[in-house]
Amino acid sequence: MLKFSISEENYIKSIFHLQEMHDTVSATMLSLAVNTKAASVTDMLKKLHLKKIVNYRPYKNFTLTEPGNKIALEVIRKHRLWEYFLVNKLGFKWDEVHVIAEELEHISSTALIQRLDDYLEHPCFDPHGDPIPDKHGKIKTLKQTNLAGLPLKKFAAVSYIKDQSVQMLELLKHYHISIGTKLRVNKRFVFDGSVEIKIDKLPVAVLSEQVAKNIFCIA
Amino acid sequence: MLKFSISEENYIKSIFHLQEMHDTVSATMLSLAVNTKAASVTDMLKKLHLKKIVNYRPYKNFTLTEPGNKIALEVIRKHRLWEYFLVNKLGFKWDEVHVIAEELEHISSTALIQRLDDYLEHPCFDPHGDPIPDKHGKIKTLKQTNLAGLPLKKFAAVSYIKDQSVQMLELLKHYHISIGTKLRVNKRFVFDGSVEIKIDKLPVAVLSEQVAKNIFCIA
DNA sequence: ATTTATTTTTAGGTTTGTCTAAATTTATTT
DNA sequence: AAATAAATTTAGACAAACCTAAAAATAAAT
Repeated sequence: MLKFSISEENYIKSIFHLQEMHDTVSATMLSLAVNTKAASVTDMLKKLHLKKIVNYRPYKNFTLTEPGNKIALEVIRKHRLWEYFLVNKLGFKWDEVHVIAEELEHISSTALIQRLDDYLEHPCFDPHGDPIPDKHGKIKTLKQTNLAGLPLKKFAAVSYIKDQSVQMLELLKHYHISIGTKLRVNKRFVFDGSVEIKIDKLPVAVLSEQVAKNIFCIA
Repeated sequence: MLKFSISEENYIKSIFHLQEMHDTVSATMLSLAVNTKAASVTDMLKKLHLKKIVNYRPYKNFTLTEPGNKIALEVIRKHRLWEYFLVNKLGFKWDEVHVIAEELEHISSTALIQRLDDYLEHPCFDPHGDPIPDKHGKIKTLKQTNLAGLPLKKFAAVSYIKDQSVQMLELLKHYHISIGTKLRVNKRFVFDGSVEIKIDKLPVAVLSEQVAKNIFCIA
């Protein structure tokens, strides 16, 4: 099994994430994601191409090869398992763990991640609601719907927040919304797309369409 | 607070360990410990000298400065806390964890190590019996005696194995001796320094002086 | 279809941490 | 005390991963 440097792993992981949204990845996009200059991306692409990790032709957009995908999923699995550990065992808050997991995801021992997975009892979702790939790279995708598309009057559990900015977190805190919160949509106003929601004992609240589109639930 | 690279941390840690045995450290000793050539050690010493981590004059043996000591203890603390975690939470065997902890010890977050320490309930000794420095770098040294010096007929608990080679581990396994094993020395033969020991329900056994000197206990 | 703008690549340089081989210093022997 | 041996340092190189600035290719706009 080939070994990859921390830099290589970060590039591979970032390409994977960018592919989720854009299908195909450009050098500039990637340079922003890994926080380097476009020239450095070219250097790395040539190296990853030699190692058959990316499908790459000069001046063209690129994608991961099958082996590349596999490596990305392994790194993402490690990242999310560690996040789960940090929150559910060490008591971190879900918005504190990303940076730490960025380091832990590069610890190489497979025995370690295997045992950690056992210890955590094979969780399928990390504290942000993102799915954790299993040891074969399989990810459990259950259909999440945002508040703009959720059927009325039916209770659902918040599973994922798309925009995870500080501003959004502040707003969610104010409305007592977090991963796992059970709520239902009472009414949806066609005029501006805003939704009225109800959480257990709290008074009803109204969220703008912009916010509603960022809050995902599973029914 | 200054940041140090993984290489720097490894050099600092190794100097600390070598100082425990030799007071003063030579370039060759260090080069063996960090698995590089003497010339590389010189390069690193110059860098660490600039950062006021080592007391170093060209061609002379060297030691850590006070700040250097502090950093070494932080790395060692992390290493041993992770080893404790790997054995007592993830179920690794004590001879499997060193390599993994060599990677984990370089994770930088102090909040992480603080929380890990809380989670493990502030252990004072790692699975090998080595003391874990507390957050201020204090290490609990309780007087350990090897089997060659232990008073006769008094039960004691094995706390530390000096020679941790595979050969020694094999021998210990055969005699059912591990960290925590309760035993007493029945008799000591002056002729060759060998000792007769008794462990709970097992038959008495005789260990050579060479072995006895490597097994440490606390009464 | 040219021109202009954007993106990507090349060329050459820097830093970190390593190396080998030669030179220098310290230690050991005779 | 001089000669030899051992340890340490210097000098010059290399690989990885980054950079800047200029050149080349592609995309967009007139």
